Amino acid sequence: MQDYLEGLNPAQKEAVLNTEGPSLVIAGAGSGKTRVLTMRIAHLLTKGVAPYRILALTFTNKAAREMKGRISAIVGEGIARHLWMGTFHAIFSKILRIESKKLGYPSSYTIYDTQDSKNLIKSIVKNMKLDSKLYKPGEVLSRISGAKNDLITPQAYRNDTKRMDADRFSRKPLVHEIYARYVNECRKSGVMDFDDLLLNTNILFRDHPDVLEKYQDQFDYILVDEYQDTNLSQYLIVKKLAERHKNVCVVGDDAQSIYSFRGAKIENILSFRNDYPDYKLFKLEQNYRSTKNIVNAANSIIHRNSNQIHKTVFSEKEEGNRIRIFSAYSDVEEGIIVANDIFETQMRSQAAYEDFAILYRTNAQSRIMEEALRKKNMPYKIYGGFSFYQRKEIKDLLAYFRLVVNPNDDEALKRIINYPARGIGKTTMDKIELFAGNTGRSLWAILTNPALNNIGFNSGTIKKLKAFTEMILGFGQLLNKLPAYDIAVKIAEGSGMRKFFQTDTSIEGQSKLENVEELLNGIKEFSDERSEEGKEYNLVDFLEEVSLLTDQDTDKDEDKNKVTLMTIHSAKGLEFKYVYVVGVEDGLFPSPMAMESQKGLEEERRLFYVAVTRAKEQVSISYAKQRYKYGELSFSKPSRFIGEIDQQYLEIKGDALPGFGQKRSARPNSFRTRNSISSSPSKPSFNYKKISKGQATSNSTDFSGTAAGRLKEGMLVLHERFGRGKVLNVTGEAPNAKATVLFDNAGQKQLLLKFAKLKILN
DNA sequence: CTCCTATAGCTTTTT
DNA sequence: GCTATAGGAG
Repeated sequence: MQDYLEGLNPAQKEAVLNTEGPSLVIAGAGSGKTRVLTMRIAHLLTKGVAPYRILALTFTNKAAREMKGRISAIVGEGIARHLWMGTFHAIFSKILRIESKKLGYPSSYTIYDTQDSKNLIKSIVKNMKLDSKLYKPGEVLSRISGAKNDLITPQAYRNDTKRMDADRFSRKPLVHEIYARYVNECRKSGVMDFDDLLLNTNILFRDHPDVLEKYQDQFDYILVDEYQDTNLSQYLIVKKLAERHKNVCVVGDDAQSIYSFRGAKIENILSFRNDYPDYKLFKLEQNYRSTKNIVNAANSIIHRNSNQIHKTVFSEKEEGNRIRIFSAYSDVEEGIIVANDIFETQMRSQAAYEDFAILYRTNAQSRIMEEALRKKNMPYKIYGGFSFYQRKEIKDLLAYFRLVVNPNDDEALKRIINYPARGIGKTTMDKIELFAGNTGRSLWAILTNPALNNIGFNSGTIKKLKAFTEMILGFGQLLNKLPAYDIAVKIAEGSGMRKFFQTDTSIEGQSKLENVEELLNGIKEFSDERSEEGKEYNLVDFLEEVSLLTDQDTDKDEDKNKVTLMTIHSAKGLEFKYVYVVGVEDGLFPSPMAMESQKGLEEERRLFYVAVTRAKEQVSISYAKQRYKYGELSFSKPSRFIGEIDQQYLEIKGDALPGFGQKRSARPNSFRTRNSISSSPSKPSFNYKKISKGQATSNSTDFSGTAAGRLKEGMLVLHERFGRGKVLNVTGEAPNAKATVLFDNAGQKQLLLKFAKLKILN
């Protein structure tokens, strides 16, 4: 039993064994953070602490599941099962369901996802007759979300001059009013959004000291993973719960704080010592994941940030390869370069596809990478973007479940009252919504009110509405009689959804049917698993689990041994032998949204740090000189972040960083950020080796500005990469003149003459 | 009321 | 390039 401590280094061992009192574990990238957390919990359990007295909070369901698995392996599944381990949202939604009555919510409250929230905001904006161009649902929601995470109620919002000024400044002075109505709507519908799960937990603990005490008592030990990414709401929950026993252990890395956009406060980790003056500090600085080159390069990046806890991350592994910088002519070519390189590396090193990851800043970049891989017949899996649970047919069926569980769930009702079509159209719904708005009731309350006949519907409409409500009520009758799976099947059948897809013989229709069947199978699996564990498994429980799932969490067997494509955000906590960071261009990464402020830029830099530190053996960074944005061609420069890496760790491929090698002395700082701090321990030396592919870049072939005017339709030209081709047409004015060229070997390309190095042959 | 087509507007990052 | 919406015909 004691052997679980073996193989830990002294710092790790300290962090595992010092279980009493407040602890701050600063864990550098790849330093075995998860290992310390699991061992610490396993250690507590072996010492005889009851599992239900341990609360372990993670950021993803996946992290929780993995940790639970590892702990199970040490102490046995029967014990690990009773740990309170999960995401903040999952754990506290469970507690809220138990205590919901105290807050005036039904215990069958349902959860709005981001889309539901946006839809609700949209209809509020419409009701208030505000300009929907100005009050964009996404923007309003992020204001509301920000307020909730700071525990600001609508009333407090009105008195908050900073927020009100900001809204006035962005010409949206009525956000506070939308917020107030939004809160009312949610309450009358008996729903909570993601932020409510945390906010209401705070309210619960504030207004019901007895409840707080109960949980304070229960949780002898509290552990928080990724503490640098907690927001104020989460921070306060932890603080309150830990007040009694003070056995709180937070683990994190300020250098990897990348979620401030959703309210995360890096200060939480920076000021832990102020909250718990008698805290113990453990620093995990040895990186076991990556080679020296990768760790050193990453350090040279992160050291440019100002606000951080000092630490020296080091590696004792071999030197390893340098970080490679690839320059691509276009976004499509970038994809091809990466796909080719993965193919070659995989052949040469006998590596598996699952050893490779392609990381990008925005989900929109995935498609091009996907196409490049598909062309080479390489297996891949994409995380993010369209997840299973975001497909329309799945959301629709889930909306039925929600409505059956909680008929006041207005967004669920609106979603499916006419799906499949049953002749209840917009006009009818507008009337009902107006009536509901005026009376402060939910849509369902109007529909089931005998006074429905007085609103002025014809008898046909009334009949249709009655049929609908009776159907839902019928399902509701089964709720306490049948297990989740059986009800789900009955709903899929009775709602007409199954039939709807069965009669749709198109390929899409068939795949939708398959998805519906897969969801039903999922419910079966869920029920079986839960009943084995002796836990609840009715439809409410399934809905709760599903509402808090992300597609990160749906790891299927058929997804084994595939190249992984994901955003850098979702890659946090993961590792791969070979990592390709693509689209590393100014205006994409760092994102233009973040480029204005030092704070924003530092967060982007941390994100870049996270990207680089995912790799065990090789990091490849690439950028494209031109790419399509919103379907328009646009031009980009390599990201400033590339220039920020200490050049001694780089290997420049091809013509990457043009104008940087030869003309270096003229503008040595062109890649350095304005905000780079002078105390940087790594003095960037610019004498990197330029590794040319042998093809000399001719200086007489440069097309720029007016020279483009000489190019005419029908001319034969030579391109340094694509070879010989024929000009099909020339459009636009310098400096944005474009030519379409049909190359003998590379096919048809659109070239921007400002960039393309073309030589006229005839 | 339903379905189809045209077009506006859009992208950070996610529990 | 893609999706969500508006507007028009049936």
